[in-house]
Amino acid sequence: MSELHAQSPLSLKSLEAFRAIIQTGSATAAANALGVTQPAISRLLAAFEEHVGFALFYREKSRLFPTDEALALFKEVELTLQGAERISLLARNIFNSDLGWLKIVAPNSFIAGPLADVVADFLRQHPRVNISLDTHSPASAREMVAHRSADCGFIQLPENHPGLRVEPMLRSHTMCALSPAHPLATRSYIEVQDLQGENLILLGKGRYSRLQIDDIFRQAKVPMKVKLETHTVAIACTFAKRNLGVAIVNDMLARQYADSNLLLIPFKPTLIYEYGFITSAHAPMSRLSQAFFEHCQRAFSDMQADYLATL
Amino acid sequence: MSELHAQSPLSLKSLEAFRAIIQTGSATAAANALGVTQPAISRLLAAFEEHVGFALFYREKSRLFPTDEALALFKEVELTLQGAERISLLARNIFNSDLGWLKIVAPNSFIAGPLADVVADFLRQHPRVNISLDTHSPASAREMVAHRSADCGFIQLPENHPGLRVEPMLRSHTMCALSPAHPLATRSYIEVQDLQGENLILLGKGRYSRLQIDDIFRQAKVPMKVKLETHTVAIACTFAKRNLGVAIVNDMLARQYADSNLLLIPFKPTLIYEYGFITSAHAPMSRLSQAFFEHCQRAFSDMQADYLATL
DNA sequence: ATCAGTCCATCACATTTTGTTATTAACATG
DNA sequence: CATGTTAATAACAAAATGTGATGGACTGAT
Repeated sequence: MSELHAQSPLSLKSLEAFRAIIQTGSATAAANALGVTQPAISRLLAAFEEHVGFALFYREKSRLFPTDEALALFKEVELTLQGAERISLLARNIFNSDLGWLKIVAPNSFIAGPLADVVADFLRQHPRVNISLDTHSPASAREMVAHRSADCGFIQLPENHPGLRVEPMLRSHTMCALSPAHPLATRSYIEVQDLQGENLILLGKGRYSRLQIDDIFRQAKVPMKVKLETHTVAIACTFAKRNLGVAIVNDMLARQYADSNLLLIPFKPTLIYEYGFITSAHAPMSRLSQAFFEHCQRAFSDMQADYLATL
Repeated sequence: MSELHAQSPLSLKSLEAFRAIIQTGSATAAANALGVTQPAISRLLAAFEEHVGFALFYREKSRLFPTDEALALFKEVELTLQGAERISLLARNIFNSDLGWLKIVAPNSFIAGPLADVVADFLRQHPRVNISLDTHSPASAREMVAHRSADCGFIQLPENHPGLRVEPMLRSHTMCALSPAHPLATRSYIEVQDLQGENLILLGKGRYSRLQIDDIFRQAKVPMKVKLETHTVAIACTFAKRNLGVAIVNDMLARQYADSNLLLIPFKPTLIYEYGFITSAHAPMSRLSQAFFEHCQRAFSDMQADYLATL
């Protein structure tokens, strides 16, 4: 029983050689199969025999014949080698971002609007990827992404949280959403002054974009008559459609609600909404986040081009 | 996607290093766990990262933090390493002959007699070994063992089949088995001449041992009155017990049937039955056959010593 | 019987992998 | 700011793995 102690370390190459010899029936054939020379196989086999502590083949007539012991080991060896191959395969899938779980946070309106198709496309292109897509307050979204409770997210710019890496993604203009029955419905654009005395439907109280709007009214010395305050574009549009007032909204987010009952008319002065893609600054993006990021860049840059063409 | 092509070959050591880093949380600890130095771990990890084509840890604050990708790979890696460990374990079991399937052929009476306890002991000592134990004609037993349809066997000597390796195992004397009611039952031994006119129960027609008996009668010029001819010791004894005649039997095989209704009395001249252990001469014994052979040598040599003591 | 061909083991040597020690840079802690 | 920890790297030693050359054992065809 002392032979067993002189255990030469096990190596994958020995296992591959062993398998190839069993499968091909000879060391020479195994060498060809593995793309090495026959002496290499002889030695790998010798190493494996030393590891297990007993002969795996008996040599007769200048041939190798597997012993019963070798055949008993063969199954196990094959399983292990297949395992090793699965590692490579899985690595390849991960490399191609074909596999994984991506947690994204984004504002509700952004998900319902421009992100929907982008995510759907991404899922189609990476069938084995799973995505969770949630909405949180901008504050918690920031934190979740920063300390990696979520992989990435979208947020309205500007954003300067120190723990976040921010990539601008999408810009769109501010529009007035109103019913065709509204007196301003015939305008080709609407200025701040035009909104004097009008019922306003506004959203995002406290958000940067809202502050900008407030600012513009203040500078133009136009008093704001905020009839309805809400937090989603969908709701703002719903009420505008019912002619409750003029909603001031992000063009990209509101477009899907425009129809014969809801017009979108440019607001002057031009006011930009910008969304950025955020990931944690503490760690490099995971491959999957990276793939999603690049997908979004392509998709949103196309979307942006289409958008500018409509202006 | 080109990075993937520069695939450095996968090695078990890389996988072990990777697992150890994940499990211990640092390269230094992994190095201790594996009994190597930290730079070795760093390099094995770098090699594995090169193999998979992407980073498995992000380096921050002089520490290693596994990426999501690394955690996704970890399971698979662990399975494979466990597979490798199973190979070594299985090899060890095979080495210790703790595992396997042993096909033995032996004459029925030999199985029922001396072999029974020996095999039972062997099975107790090697709980995961399976045995098949079959009886065939001596001719087919020889052939089966020679071309390895069976791993080993027992056969009456002499045996000189060129394809067989023969090891003498067990010798015993020839006895007369008879009922206590038989006139010869009081003898301390029985000679050929004493059997003149007696009803004989003989077995193994055509076998070497039978020829020897025939020979002895011929040389002594004692006519044989064969009342019953059969092929197992058990049957011969059954009839002797019923006082149908005197059975001439192998002591070792008949002992188990001796009781108050059946006496075993030495036959003169002394006539030896010898059994040998046979394996194929074309291949070395498998480890399991070897272990069984050695077990039999020990067991039968004890048995032989006990036997000689009773004479 | 001889000859060419095949197979495996072994030798001598080149290359690659894996290990070492020593050192450095980045960071944490008191 | 000194001190200790961590990981990466360089320079080198040892071991594993590769190569071609060669020889012995065997096969099969002359």
